[in-house]
Amino acid sequence: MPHTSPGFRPDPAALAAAPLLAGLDPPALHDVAAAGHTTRLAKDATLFEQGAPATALHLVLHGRLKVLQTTSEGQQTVLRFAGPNEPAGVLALLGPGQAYPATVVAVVDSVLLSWEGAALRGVVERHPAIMANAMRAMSGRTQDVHARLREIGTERVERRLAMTLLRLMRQAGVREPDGTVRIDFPLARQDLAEMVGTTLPTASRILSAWEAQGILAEAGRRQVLVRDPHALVRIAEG
Amino acid sequence: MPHTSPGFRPDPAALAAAPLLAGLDPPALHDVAAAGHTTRLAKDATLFEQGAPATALHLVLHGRLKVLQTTSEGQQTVLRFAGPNEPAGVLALLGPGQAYPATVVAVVDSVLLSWEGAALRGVVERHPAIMANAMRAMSGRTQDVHARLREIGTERVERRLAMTLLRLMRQAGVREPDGTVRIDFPLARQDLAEMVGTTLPTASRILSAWEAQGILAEAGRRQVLVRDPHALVRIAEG
DNA sequence: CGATTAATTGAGTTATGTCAAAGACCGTGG
DNA sequence: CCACGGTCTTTGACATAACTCAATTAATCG
Repeated sequence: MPHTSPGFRPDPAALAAAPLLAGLDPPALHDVAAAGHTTRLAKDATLFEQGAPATALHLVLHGRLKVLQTTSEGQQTVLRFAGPNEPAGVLALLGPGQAYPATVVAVVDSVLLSWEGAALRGVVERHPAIMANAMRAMSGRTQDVHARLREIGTERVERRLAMTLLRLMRQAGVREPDGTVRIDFPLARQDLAEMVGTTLPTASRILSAWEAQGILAEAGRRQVLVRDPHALVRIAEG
Repeated sequence: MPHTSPGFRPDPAALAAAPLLAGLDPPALHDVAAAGHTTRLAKDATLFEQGAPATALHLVLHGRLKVLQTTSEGQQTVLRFAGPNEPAGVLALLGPGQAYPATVVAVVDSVLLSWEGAALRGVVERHPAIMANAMRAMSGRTQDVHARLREIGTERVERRLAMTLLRLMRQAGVREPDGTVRIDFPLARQDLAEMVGTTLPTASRILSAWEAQGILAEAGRRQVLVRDPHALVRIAEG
């Protein structure tokens, strides 16, 4: 249940950090910010559902979104997580008639900047760089997925899990006072298993072993704390 | 070793069938055709290598290209095949400084229409619809890869192989006089194995079993002949 | 503190990978 | 035209990573 707050105005200057809006000058950013509206999304709330018409483009300001696909039999795959300054729903840029290929839910309370309908079309028209930026984002994502496709087909679970953790650290790692690195959003074993293309028990076993070896630290549920990143690199590289 | 033949002029009208050039009127197609040059690529010749700077955009006129990724240890993954009216190297649209994320080789003698450098930039500038079309192509590809990622993580080899064959039939299937459907380019067991994320022996075993059951017909090497597509559908759907 | 959801762990099974050798096909050159 | 050599493909035997099913323990929230 997304909730729109017309009162909230994001800081246009902060938007400059978003790759989607790269190359826009301050007045342009101001225009873009004014054309959008803020969406507040509570933890576990769904932004849009796979198969629904792609009407809105979103930019994460705060929080974290989970992008996933579901099969007809209910099996899920986590495609990626999107954090601050990352877009969701770029497909909407291609105009109406497109269907969202994935479901997006918030894993923590999140705030987004959203554009839809005429406002969206106006923004892209006035600032065509956005289209190229979106394409760049998509291209990067495609490459990422290609890499994962290769991994999943050629590497075993342990290695893939190490690579996935390293990627998540780069994307959302924060240094704790004691030197460990925390992945700063709730990440269940099940999520990790789905990202890696394995089952929960297998993922859990490997992570337990790593805790025993001191590579990971005990954290609560849905939490991951990496104590020895270098060990993960060694595992990832075989 | 691509070979350019400035003498050859493709038929602008035929280009209308390419999704990359959708929405362009005849004069525009003429302009686009004139700006490009024809590239002839012999079987097994490489169009461009993974990691090389993305300088050219290509459109397949005749033939078939194989798009693949190679790991540092030499393991390969076949990402897709591109046939007539499909583009290769769309990344070049994003301007110089990009590196091709995959290697592209011809699996049969092929003819491409290619744009590079200033000509490429001019064409996109004069016909901005191409950029949106390229994005659409990329979006479709991303969805395809996402679907494969889900399959490879959740389905077993037999099912994945059936789905892959069905996809290839849709993409490059031709009806033979005897009613079977031939995938109309050389496709080694090894290629199939790489597309499916398995090993050659496993793929070979499954295909042999299908031949024994009459689902496939004996074809020469690097050839696939489907006798009973419906059986594949049944396997794919479990 | 009880109820609920997440995580761990065990035991048994099997799909799939690995290693290896033999067989079939095809283009090439004598 | 046939024989040769290099690919590609098939097939076997074996090892094992990973899945499945299932029960237990641990965390978190109301």
